[in-house]
Amino acid sequence: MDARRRQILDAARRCFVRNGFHATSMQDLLAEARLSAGAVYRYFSGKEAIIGAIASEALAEVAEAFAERDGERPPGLDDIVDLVLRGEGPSLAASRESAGLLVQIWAEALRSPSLAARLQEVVDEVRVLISGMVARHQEQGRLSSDVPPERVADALIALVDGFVVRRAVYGDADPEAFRDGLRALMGASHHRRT
Amino acid sequence: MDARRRQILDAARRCFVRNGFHATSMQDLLAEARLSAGAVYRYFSGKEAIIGAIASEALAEVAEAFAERDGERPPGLDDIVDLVLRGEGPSLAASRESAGLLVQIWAEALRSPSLAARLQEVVDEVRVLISGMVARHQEQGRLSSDVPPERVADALIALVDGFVVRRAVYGDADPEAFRDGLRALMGASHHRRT
DNA sequence: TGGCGCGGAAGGAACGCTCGTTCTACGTTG
DNA sequence: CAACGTAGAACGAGCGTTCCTTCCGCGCCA
Repeated sequence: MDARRRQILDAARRCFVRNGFHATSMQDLLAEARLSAGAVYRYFSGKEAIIGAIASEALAEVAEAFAERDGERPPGLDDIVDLVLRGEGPSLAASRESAGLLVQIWAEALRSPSLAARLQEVVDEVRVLISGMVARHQEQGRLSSDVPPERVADALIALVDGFVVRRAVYGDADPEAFRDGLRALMGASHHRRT
Repeated sequence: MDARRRQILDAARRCFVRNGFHATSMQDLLAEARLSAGAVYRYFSGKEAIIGAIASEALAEVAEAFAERDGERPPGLDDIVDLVLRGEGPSLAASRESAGLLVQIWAEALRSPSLAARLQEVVDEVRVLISGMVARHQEQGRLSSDVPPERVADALIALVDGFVVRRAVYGDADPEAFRDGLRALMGASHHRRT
């Protein structure tokens, strides 16, 4: 039953968001899923597998959020950030929960090579997409061309990651205000859009 | 004996950097410190206390790294980032270890109100300092003044945080390359300094 | 001065508990 | 009735912590 798997993963996600990967016990998870140990272990080989599945799903969401914006030509580079952040629905780092999950995944990746690899994969993918956007801006002369687009992409990714941190850790973060600051930073003369 | 306390904290830091807060057991820590349980529990009330002490130290380093740059007038706003990142010695996020520790602190702050409070404190402090730098730039007309300096500061902090994530998680990150990307992003016409 | 005894610091075995996991018996369904 | 998926008790391991013991250095008194 695929629904059972989903039920377990949903419960796991709630637990992990609430308490972190290592601080949630299997029994917390079982209680949240309203399932017994036997039931859960039929679908997952263990805790590690569940963590892996949750992380994989979250990273897939991230990759998807970026991918579905590919090809769009944002009016300004500063819009790239909320282009992604604004993804409709509960996607990516739109919610504080997802942002928190992402932070936990980063921390977990520090000690799990397999997770680190998966993370690297997603980042590389995103980097290519963003670099493409940057390159297109450079062709249009909106951006100096004497810097490889990848470097600019890295700065943009750092911006997004930094925003994720803010969302997750320092409480809510207003994308609108953030973009204002960003826009000023970029020395753009255009003012905030109404 | 203060040296004992240091010995324990140093060992704990090494362990936490290697395995994360929750994945290092007390016995790992005891072995690393070459001390017995009785000895350690004389200086700390428990694991939580040790985590708290380590986190506090790390955050103090961050605050200090920003504070000691206060009053400086960086040539460009893009320099603010590596102004901090470059702190001489093994400070702040200069090392990958410190960056990793910071990521773990973020993750931990998601479930520890006291740590979150301490974090908030440090961030607020930093925000004030950066806002001051930004305001000075605005006064000089190097930056449009129609955005509150705090918002620009938030963007800069996100940048730094994003760089920390990159350092810690995605492997090494070259501050030089990062600043190039940033400079291009900011639409500045000045090219990389030799 | 020499021996004794005291106090604080460290050692490490042991504790109770909770962890992740396994296993067997039961209920349900086709 | 056979087959499957679930429940939940049970298990060993390992956790964080406690506590009793040992060790060591210094001062006190005969």
